[in-house]
Amino acid sequence: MADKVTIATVAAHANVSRQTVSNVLNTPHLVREETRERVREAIAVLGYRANQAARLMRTGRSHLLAVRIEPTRDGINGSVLDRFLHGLTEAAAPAGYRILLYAAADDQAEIATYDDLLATYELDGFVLTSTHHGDVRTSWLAERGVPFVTFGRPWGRLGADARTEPAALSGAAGSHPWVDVDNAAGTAAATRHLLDAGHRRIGFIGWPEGSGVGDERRAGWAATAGADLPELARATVDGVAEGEAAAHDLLSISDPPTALVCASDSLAAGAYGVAPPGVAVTGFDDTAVARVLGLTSVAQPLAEAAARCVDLLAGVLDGGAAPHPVLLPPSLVIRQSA
Amino acid sequence: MADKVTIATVAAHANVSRQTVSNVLNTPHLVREETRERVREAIAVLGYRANQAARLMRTGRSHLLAVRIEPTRDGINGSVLDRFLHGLTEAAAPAGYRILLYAAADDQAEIATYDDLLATYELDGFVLTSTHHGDVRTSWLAERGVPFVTFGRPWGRLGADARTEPAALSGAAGSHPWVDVDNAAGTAAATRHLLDAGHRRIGFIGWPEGSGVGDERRAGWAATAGADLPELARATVDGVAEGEAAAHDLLSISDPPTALVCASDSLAAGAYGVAPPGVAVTGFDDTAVARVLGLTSVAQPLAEAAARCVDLLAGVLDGGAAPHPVLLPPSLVIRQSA
DNA sequence: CACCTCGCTTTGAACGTTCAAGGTGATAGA
DNA sequence: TCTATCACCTTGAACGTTCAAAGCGAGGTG
Repeated sequence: MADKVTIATVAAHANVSRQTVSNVLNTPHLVREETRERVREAIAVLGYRANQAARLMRTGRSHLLAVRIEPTRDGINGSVLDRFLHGLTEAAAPAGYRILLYAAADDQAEIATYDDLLATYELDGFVLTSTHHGDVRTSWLAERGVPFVTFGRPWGRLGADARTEPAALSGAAGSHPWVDVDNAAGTAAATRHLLDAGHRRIGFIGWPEGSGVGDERRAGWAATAGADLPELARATVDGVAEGEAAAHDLLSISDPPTALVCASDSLAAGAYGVAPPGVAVTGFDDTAVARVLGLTSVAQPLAEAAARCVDLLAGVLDGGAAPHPVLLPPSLVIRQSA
Repeated sequence: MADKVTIATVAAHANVSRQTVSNVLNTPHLVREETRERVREAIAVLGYRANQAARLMRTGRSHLLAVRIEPTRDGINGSVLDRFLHGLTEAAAPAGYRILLYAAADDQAEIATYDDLLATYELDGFVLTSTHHGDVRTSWLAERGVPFVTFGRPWGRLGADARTEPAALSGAAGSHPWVDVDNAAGTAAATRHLLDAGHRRIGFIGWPEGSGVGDERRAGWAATAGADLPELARATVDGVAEGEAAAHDLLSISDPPTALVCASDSLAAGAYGVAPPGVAVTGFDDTAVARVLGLTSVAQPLAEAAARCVDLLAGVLDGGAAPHPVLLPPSLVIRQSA
């Protein structure tokens, strides 16, 4: 533990040159079997570990990935990010990467942070969350050829045909690697579950049009509930009180729905509070709130999503081939509420 | 954006040597006013930013702090870590530090990770959470003279007299810098609030003895509730169902309590579910669950705590003086449940 | 005048790694 | 025998920064 163990220490111990040690680590096939073993043993004995800073200086690769940590919004859906971060960290380690956090108040501040992180720490890549329509961050990164993955598909263009675009690294406008959870499939599964339970008029409480994610969740319900009946859907800002109000409204129309599919656990929590017995309610994200209230909710495979983000980014960094986007299916967690 | 801007670029542009540019950045008083300005201008014009990797190689300071991200346990109290992490990241940036995440299954794995992070990334320091009795992590770090702060006081020794110890950096066994929230004050405030509301028999639902935090929360209740009546306290593993059971038990004794102070929102959520109207319940941590259920809960000043952690660590790293520990008061968020 | 001090600046080296190029000895082909 | 090829290994240089030391005028002191 006394002195630092560098590549030179190992070289001396194994009676080879620095470069040979380096080769054992990076291009083992160049080194004779016997020598390789001798060096490996010296590494083990001395407890040598390659210094990233020095390696970075030569190679330009920091093995650092950055993710933004957002302020907990309403606290209910906040734990989603928490779990995603944990998944990222766990998936990154075996791939040889570490996760660096940064905070930013808005997209512009985030771009300034990119600039700073790239210049001072020479980050290898970014994982972006909360993508939205007209996201300036992705184009900034793409223009500069900075590798990145988004958790959430690119909303600037429609559909999931991103794989038809040639290169994500080339800086060309267009697509980039992404991982997303199939939101529509989630609400569709919830709706189907309600249909199976005998419900025939199923309402939907979601967010105002324009948020890609919200629109998807609505579409999944609409496609499954039979017909997209505008009178059975309500759009509101996210929140418990808002969910209450919307549910109250929906349940007081003539021929009211007997079940409510909600775009978030916050909305569902509010709706469930005012729904009379027998009216089923489902939420989205399978948060702690859903667990405590006994809300049936759509669960996103966050650990899996995080792992795929790391895979994609590692692929771009190592291989260079533009990887295919990944769309993951959510699952329905059934509890008392539906 | 084309070529890299290094200290040499700036030096050439300002007609000085590399070292002078370095001095402007690190020891400005050594440089003549006029020269200083000229260099500063060149830096601004060129958009120069010091490369951390190169700086690290010379100075041994990475300006990186590491924090462990834990798997969301029951999901209810998980958001506490989330908010703490966000606070850390925000506080670290202006101080010139960045936050690196790591995951570890247990304390032993965590120590292995320290070893790795220190060797490969030369981390400046660690922020530890979830400290507990007989924590092997702190002694490992202290022995090696690695700077660290804990969020949560050292439970190995009693009391808050850590400041009497000479040095936290010296590697001597003993105390280290820490930040904590005054758990006892939190449950005391909740209990006092209940007393003010007219309750006279106030029960407590907490965790088994031995977890420092849990014992503290119990002590705050015990000291305020009048007398420490064992018959009014229950200890159980954390969880909603466990809270239900404990509340059920407490409320069925003769002369049952009319109010329940709980050591967590999970326990409180369970208790609140089975408590008849009129029986008040308070939780701890002010999580999303408390917000949704309308639970009165003790809120920890997490952003503040995180900021103080950064302060202490930065103090140790820059100054070297062993900083005083910090004990922060929590606040009571009053809602319908009490 | 010789010498020292002070304020400011420059020069060479070093941190630990990998790249690019070169060296060496053995084997093979002409 | 000379040269080419090959497998393996070593040698300088470089990445961008800061440390340690030294240079260099101007001013002061004996």
